[in-house]
Amino acid sequence: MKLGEGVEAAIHCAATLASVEGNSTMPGAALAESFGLSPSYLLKHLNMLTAARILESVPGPAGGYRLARAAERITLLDIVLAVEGREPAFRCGEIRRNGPVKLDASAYVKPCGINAAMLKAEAAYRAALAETKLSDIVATYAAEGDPRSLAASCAFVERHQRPQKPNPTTKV
Amino acid sequence: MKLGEGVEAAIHCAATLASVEGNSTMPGAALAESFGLSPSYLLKHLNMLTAARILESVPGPAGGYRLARAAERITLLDIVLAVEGREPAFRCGEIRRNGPVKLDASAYVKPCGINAAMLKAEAAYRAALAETKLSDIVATYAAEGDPRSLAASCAFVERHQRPQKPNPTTKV
DNA sequence: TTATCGTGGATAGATTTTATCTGCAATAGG
DNA sequence: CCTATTGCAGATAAAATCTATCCACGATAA
Ligand code: FES
Ligand code: FES
Repeated sequence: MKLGEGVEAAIHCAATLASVEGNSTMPGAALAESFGLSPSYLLKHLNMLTAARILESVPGPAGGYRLARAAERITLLDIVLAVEGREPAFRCGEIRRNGPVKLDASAYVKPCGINAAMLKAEAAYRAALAETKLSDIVATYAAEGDPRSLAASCAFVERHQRPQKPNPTTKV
Repeated sequence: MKLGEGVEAAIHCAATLASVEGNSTMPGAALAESFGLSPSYLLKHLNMLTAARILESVPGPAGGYRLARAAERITLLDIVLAVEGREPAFRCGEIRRNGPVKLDASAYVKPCGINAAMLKAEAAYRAALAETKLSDIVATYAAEGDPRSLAASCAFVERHQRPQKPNPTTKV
């Protein structure tokens, strides 16, 4: 059981974007530089977030990414599912049917208890992720983060964010 | 986020082994046949279960596998961790340090809030898995499973289990 | 017009998963 | 003792996935 490392990048980027003011945007290249990531590859993940309506993108010079809705309405589950896909981690191959004894399909109408137990555990995982909002992450960071790191992050955002015309296309 | 398909095989095999009587054993080849799996590959997973002290193995003819302890004392978490490894699914690469601004390591003594949130969710996942015992799986199957499937499973176990000498080496 | 930025596809290398095979040690049964 | 069966460790390879890069394209601000 392993999560791609894109999850860490995606959440950190979303948290950074939560700090940009108003409808300003931040280029993907700046986000990649902010975390020492490969720009080309990070764009893939940012793109998935955009497709999931978690981020909005603005093309053209002075364009970039911004949150598609308020940080209070974005959960870690949203981000994880957007990057890792919505399918459950446990995939039942119905191996109970593959034995030497061939039974009619009607014998397997009830879902396998093992599958049910695994999916129930995964539901608990997702529920825990859904409880944490992006705004919580930002608030915790602002409250407990090291002042030096905090100042550096603020300066970085200030330096790279690009104001946009008051053009609320899909605004909250 | 994906679990290897060995997890499904391992849990099903453990559930089957929970039905063998006393200290009898069942060969790995029979377990593989029971679920239509590759014998060579299934042995890898059974071996991990043995290394984790969830199963016991008996070499020699009439040998095989059996549970190392009562099914009531084996949880799904035990099996999943044995097969998939004990490391958390979310692996923090400390990308917060990789930005353009180089800060002293003392700025990162506190763990990243994102990492903490992800690990907390994973703890909930593991807790849910730890709540389900192998005996629960067997009991549910016996209560709700299709009678035909139930009979076939019993017959299969009856046919392949091999009694062992009363030699309780690592018995409960 | 130009330079910047996001999008999508193609591509390739690295890593992990899945699967098979072989030789070896253990041991029950003859 | 001999043989057949079984688990175990390691090498190996095929397949799938993850990671990373590149380029052509459309959009757009200046
Ligand atoms: S058949 Fe897939 S979990 Fe039981
Ligand atoms: S640095 Fe790894 S999760 Fe924040």
